[in-house]
Amino acid sequence: MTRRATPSEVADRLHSAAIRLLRRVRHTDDASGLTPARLSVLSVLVFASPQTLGDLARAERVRPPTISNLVSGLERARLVRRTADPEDLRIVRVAATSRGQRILERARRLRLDQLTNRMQRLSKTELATLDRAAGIMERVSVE
Amino acid sequence: MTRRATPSEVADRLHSAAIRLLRRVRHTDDASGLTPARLSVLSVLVFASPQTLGDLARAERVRPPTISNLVSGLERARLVRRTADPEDLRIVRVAATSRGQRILERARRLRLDQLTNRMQRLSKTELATLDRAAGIMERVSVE
DNA sequence: TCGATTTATTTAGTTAGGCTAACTAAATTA
DNA sequence: TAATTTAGTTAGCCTAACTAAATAAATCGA
Repeated sequence: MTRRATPSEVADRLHSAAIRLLRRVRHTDDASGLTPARLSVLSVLVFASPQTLGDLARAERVRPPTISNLVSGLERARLVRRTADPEDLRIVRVAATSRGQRILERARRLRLDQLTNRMQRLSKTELATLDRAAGIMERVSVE
Repeated sequence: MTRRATPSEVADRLHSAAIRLLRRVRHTDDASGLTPARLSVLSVLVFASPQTLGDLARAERVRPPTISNLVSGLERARLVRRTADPEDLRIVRVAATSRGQRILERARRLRLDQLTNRMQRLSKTELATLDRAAGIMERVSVE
């Protein structure tokens, strides 16, 4: 029987492992033609559209002018669309266009395909372990 | 008995989980006073010093002037030191100073402490699952 | 030994992404 | 209705991080 790992040790190993895993797949994002900041905004919008600019700014932890700029860039590329809120004309809502959804989905696919390929070789037990671990990691990140 | 997850499904869940986990701890890096690019170079050097500038550039996937600049910034902050190679005077070797090691170690600690705290609440079984998962993730990332 | 190659640096420029300040327009409050 | 607050934009600026091209210094090889 091997020694039980402490929370601290597990934190360390999992931290490194997560970094290397993401580093491994990240480079495929280049193919999207989008910068990391824009890709991040787009993914928020594909996940939950529409959002007000203020909400977006808070989600991305930047100031209003910064989000205004990022959204303008995405809008020029026809990946998102601004629409006025009819209730409150100060408010601007932003939504991903179908083109934006497609672009993001493709970027996502490239990342996941890489990962999936590498996982084909795992045993059923290992796969099950990773699946359970993913759930635990989500909980740890939220709580 | 629940349905077995496919590699593709697991890849998806694990990918999201890894992103959220790292997002959760990343912000502590601000306390280091270093930019992400410099922190990344420093961590390579703390992990494996000394390195030539060329090796560093390849490791970080940037051009020679970029690495030269990043190293100069770290050197001004006394976190790394350049030394000439006595065998080949064209070559510059870079090593983390003890101060650099300390700064990086502190940044690392801040990240890991956050994670460790959150993991205290996990059961022994969950902890063991994460520990095994970390190992599998490393293999998946390297192979 | 001398020209080619290697390694790093300097120079000059670009781009992304962030900021503040100052603004407009709309909504709310007194 | 006048003043204030809220939401977003525009303009101008800054820094970090990158690039290519030119240069400098050292080594290698015919």
